[in-house]
Amino acid sequence: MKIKDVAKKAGVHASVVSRVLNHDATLKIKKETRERILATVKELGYVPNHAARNLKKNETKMIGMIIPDFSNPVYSSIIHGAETMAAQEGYTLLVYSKKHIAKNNSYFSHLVDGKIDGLLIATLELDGQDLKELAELDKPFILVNRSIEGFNNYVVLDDEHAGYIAADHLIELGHTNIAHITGPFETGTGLKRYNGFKNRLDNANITIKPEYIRKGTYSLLSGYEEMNQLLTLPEPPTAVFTANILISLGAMRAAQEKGFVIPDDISIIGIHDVAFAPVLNPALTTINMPLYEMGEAAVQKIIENIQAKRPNSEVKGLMIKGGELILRESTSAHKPK
Amino acid sequence: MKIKDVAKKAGVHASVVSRVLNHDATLKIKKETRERILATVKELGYVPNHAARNLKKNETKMIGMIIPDFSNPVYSSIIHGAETMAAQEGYTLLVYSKKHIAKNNSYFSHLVDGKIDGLLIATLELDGQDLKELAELDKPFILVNRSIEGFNNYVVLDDEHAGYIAADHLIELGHTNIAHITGPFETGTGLKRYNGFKNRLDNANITIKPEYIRKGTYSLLSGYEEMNQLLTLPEPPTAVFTANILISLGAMRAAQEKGFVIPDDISIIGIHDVAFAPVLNPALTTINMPLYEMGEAAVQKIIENIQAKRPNSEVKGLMIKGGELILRESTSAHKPK
DNA sequence: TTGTATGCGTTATCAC
DNA sequence: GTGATAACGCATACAA
Repeated sequence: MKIKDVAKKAGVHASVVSRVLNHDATLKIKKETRERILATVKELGYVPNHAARNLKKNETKMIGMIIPDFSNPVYSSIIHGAETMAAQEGYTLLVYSKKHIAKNNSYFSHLVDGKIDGLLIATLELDGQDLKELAELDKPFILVNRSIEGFNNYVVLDDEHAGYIAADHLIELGHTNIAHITGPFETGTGLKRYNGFKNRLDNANITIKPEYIRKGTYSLLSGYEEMNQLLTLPEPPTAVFTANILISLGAMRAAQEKGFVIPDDISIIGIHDVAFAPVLNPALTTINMPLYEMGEAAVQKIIENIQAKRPNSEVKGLMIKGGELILRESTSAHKPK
Repeated sequence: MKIKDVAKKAGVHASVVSRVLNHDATLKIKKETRERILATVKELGYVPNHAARNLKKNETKMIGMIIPDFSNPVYSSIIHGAETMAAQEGYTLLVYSKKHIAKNNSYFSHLVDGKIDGLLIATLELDGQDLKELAELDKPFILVNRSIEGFNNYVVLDDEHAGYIAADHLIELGHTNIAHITGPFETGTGLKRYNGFKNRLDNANITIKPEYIRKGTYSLLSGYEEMNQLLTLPEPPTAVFTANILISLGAMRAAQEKGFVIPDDISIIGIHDVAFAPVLNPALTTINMPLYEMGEAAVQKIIENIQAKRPNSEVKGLMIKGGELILRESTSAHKPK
């Protein structure tokens, strides 16, 4: 089934069919011809061949997206938003995890060989060298949930605000011995959440004990280990802000293994309101972040850049506002002994 | 950067470059010519244009995969296995969720327009009509973790075995009042897990109370609701087999809200050993299933079918053996009152 | 062993 | 308004 078959059946030349399919009503085609062609297309179930169209137009209507790991629930929201927006705009999202890519010769082969029109980078692990290589390709890319010195083509969330309101919640509950298991500071999100946290504590004139700030790695294990460290301190904190959902899970587990009751002995507040947060025991108090919206925005932005042929260096950074407290059971008022 | 540029620089004709890149050493090319060409390719960083190659060869080296939802942790393992195997075989995996597809005209447009060479279907929600439409396309597809009357092109797990050993574990612990929140029976997995469960109970001469069998839908909510039903029975069960991880989470939450202590008051065993199972409170006893291996096998199988041009009707079904008890804290010996 | 010619299916440009 | 034609970049059959 190709365009010639449609043309023959509709009694016109293939190029006419192509025009009807590629241009809107402003193009001068006799109304009845257009209708006959469209009817024939529908009848035969004709769909333009993707490869041929790509070759001719030098665009694929595909957008790539690199994530670290499909099993991280945070990324499912971003992917979902991105996928939905892509579909809405007539694009297809091609998601691959870091692990996959590493097997190929180049991280960016899809971009080089014309498989995709642009790339969303939502992984933390590309180093400066990789990004430099990427920038030299002169193809649109957007950093998602990540910002790096020297690049303004990013979409991020208001992580500083998130850290701020997490700390605010704990302070309002009367806590003063407040700890924070952070994300890695190189990631931007980790540093900004910490800064927001620190700002709120400073505003309340609460001195942050250095031993209460534990640098984590956004992993289950790191949450577990750092929480263990905190709970073996001479004076353990009464509240902990955990910088992402995996840290939260690891931290909860560590506390419970040590016999600490959440929230009676220790309050925990996390970031990212994933689907299972409400069914944890206890249900986790979190800051809900607009991950879905960030996915949508990233796709919207890259499509815009693709279509406007805007060089990456001229793209402006975008911060999606939002983040709100979802109060559940893992935090409660401080009870002085 | 195209093949002609390489050819010119290497002092040969483009067709020679093409041959060097597309055929192995059996093809007669002067050794030094081949080496010079390969060196030039490397030097210039030449990568063949994907669209042009597709158009010519009528294959894309891409495999599509439909999943219901990126947020379901079960699918991350399958995807990961599939993606890894695909990369290893020189293919790219294009994953899209059901939601995305529904926005397009056709469920299978990617298959029709030649974007992908074959399709893995790991979603439950395609009805008979969809599958019939798909079958008529005469393109390779494989049902993953799902079997349907009339189709033998599937890869599944040994779900009956999983149900059997889950029940076995509970029986060995001395339970007799054993309930089961099932998956939907239309899915194959749900029915087979139930059958395995039932077989083991039959073997032990345990009569299954009809009210102990609750039909669920593989969702958090359904686990929650059905568990609530079970716990309000005049004689609640002392052990429950929950048919997937989402049901497990919902069920645990329902039990805890009602003041039941897991496992002292009620034991819970689930299926699928996802990353956070060990950090739940209590840590969930599960049956670990070879999801990753199923993803690998599905890709391997579809590539084989693509390359052998084997019609779907001649493909044989495949069951991946495996499934083992991961003993944690959510199950314990029955304590008679 | 290498070069030449052709066509994959589509769309853009030009002619009518 | 519509038809003819060339070109996108590559791989292959055939010629040399």
